[in-house]
Amino acid sequence: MAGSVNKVILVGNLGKDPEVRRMQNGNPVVNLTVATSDTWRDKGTGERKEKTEWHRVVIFSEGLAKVAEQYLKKGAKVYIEGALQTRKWTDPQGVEKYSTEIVLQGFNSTLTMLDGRSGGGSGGGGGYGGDDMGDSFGGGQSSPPQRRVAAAPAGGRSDMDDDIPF
Amino acid sequence: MAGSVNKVILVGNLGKDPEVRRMQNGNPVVNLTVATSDTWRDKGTGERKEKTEWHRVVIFSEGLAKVAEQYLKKGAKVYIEGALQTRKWTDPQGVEKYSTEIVLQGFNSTLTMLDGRSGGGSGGGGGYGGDDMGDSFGGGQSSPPQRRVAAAPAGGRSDMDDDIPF
Amino acid sequence: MAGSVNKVILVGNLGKDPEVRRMQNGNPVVNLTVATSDTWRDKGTGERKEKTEWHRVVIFSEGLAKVAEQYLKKGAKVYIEGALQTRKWTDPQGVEKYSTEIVLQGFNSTLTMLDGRSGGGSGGGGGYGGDDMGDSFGGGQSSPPQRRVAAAPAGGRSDMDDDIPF
Amino acid sequence: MAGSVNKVILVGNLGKDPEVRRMQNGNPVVNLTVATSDTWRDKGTGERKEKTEWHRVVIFSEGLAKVAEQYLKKGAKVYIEGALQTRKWTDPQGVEKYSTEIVLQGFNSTLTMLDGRSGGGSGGGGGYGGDDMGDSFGGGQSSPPQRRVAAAPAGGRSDMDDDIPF
DNA sequence: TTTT
DNA sequence: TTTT
Repeated sequence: MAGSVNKVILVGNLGKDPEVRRMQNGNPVVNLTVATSDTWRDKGTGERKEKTEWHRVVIFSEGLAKVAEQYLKKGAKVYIEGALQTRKWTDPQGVEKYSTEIVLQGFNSTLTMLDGRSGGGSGGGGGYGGDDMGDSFGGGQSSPPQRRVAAAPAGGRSDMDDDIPF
Repeated sequence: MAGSVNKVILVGNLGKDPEVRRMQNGNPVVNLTVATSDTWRDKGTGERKEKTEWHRVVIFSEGLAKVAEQYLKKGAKVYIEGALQTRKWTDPQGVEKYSTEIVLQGFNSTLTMLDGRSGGGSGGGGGYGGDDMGDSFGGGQSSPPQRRVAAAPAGGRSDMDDDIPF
Repeated sequence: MAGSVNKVILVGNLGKDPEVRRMQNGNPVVNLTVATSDTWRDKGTGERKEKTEWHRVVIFSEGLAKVAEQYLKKGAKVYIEGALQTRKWTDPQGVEKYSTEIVLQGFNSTLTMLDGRSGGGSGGGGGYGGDDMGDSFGGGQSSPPQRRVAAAPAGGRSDMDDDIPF
Repeated sequence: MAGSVNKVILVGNLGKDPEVRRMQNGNPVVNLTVATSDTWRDKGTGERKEKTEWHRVVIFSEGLAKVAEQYLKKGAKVYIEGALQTRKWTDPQGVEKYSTEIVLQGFNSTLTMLDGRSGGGSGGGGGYGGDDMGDSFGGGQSSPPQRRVAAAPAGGRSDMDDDIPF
């Protein structure tokens, strides 16, 4: 449509380490699970409330995917700019499902580290070393509309925590 | 979570007239279906491509809901600022479903008309008359975290067009 | 700085036709003057108030500059995404001045037409014809940090109206 | 103007402690100086480049101003959402000056702490103690268009460093 | 003046 | 200078 904008801006923390898949050419496609949360005080009782929202992020931009794979860990705080995309897929039982993701692909996507931590608890290895970390990386170099590598649900995990709605 | 941001910015057109439900107190809750689209030229064939994305928007902010109910029509171009929210619900067959919506609720939501058209084809009535139209309305007056009126999928329509994924 | 974001989003109308300068290589650099405005009702008197804000926009992204030069006219409504930049310059009297502009340059800039009008009153010619109009154009193709063509104030106009603060 | 948007989003660090002024009623108005920076690698020499941009932020929203006054310190990393505003003022020599600021006022403003540090070096006291820190605070409670407390340049400092363009 |  |  002429003159439209589809933009998502998130500042949140990774709920787990990045999940990396490979395209045929070896380039990474990275899935992130990002938590944001609202806190407020209940008007009636005055008690503090908090509601966490989980976001599924898919990084196709080659440069951003490499950065995510190398430097992000569970717990990392990130600034993300991408676009909403809803995909339809069919589960093993033949039921049609929809999944809405924030896609980082092409020129108007951003991924920025907002802390220097290596994350918490993701086990072996980890940490980053370059003097480049913490910078902002734009997805400018990848050609704008590049299509998905697979129609299958990005992930297909069975180990999901009950609180994460995807 | 400390220091998080959850923001969606859309500029798009309504795919249909607003859907209005009433809360117990008579206040409107409005659902919008908004289309955005990307166009690009295929690198191989050079042909023009277009992909439309449909967004489900739910307006709880009292002021914005009233504006939407009164002035928006199918085809209207809008600027929207809200937050992502994924809800879980169970369909009549007992299957769990997830629906991701852009929620306008509380202080950081915006709805702005970007054209003066009354929309296209929505039949009877329509049009708006106030001298207030075309302005920007913030949701500032409604109290921030107000919970949903119903757990059921906002809508429950059976007349859905195949191209709209919710 | 590690992990910073500098982003401006405007939806407004051009106060005049785009101003085009040429770089040594012939590429256009375009200056736009964009108006946004707030309206509100005075709490005391109840009368309607309006305050217009004028923004100076400078387009270095080659693709966006060409689009602006070709298609934008006085009165056109645009969506703009860029970054804030404050420049220091010295006026003919030797007085140091500062000018803050919204710069469109590199991967995270956007310029989108929000109406199909050719603008009002800019005289000869005008209008656009391609079937490409009204689309969104990203600045992805131009290399991110490209420096200014001149240190002089972008414009150097002497015919300024008193209400425009630059 | 019908249907306009004027929004600035910054993630950056405070260059100094917040500057607090009082309105007649004792409410604080807070000025922040925020740095953002771009880094890139020079295409020719391959060396790393960095350019810092300084932003002047003025907080009128009562709730946000109180938070800023209490919790923010030099060095703190913040997420800020506000609007651009250019003010005209006359310096002691009678020269007209313009100053562009990011104004946080009314419903569509946000200030969020992105780290838990108390900042660096601002001397006495400091630190914050509540369990509320690090949350996001919206400016929703303050009435949208509230005018400036003074026409004088917000600050009026004479100890300005040459690199800060305001 | 910040930050890495 | 725009726009409603």
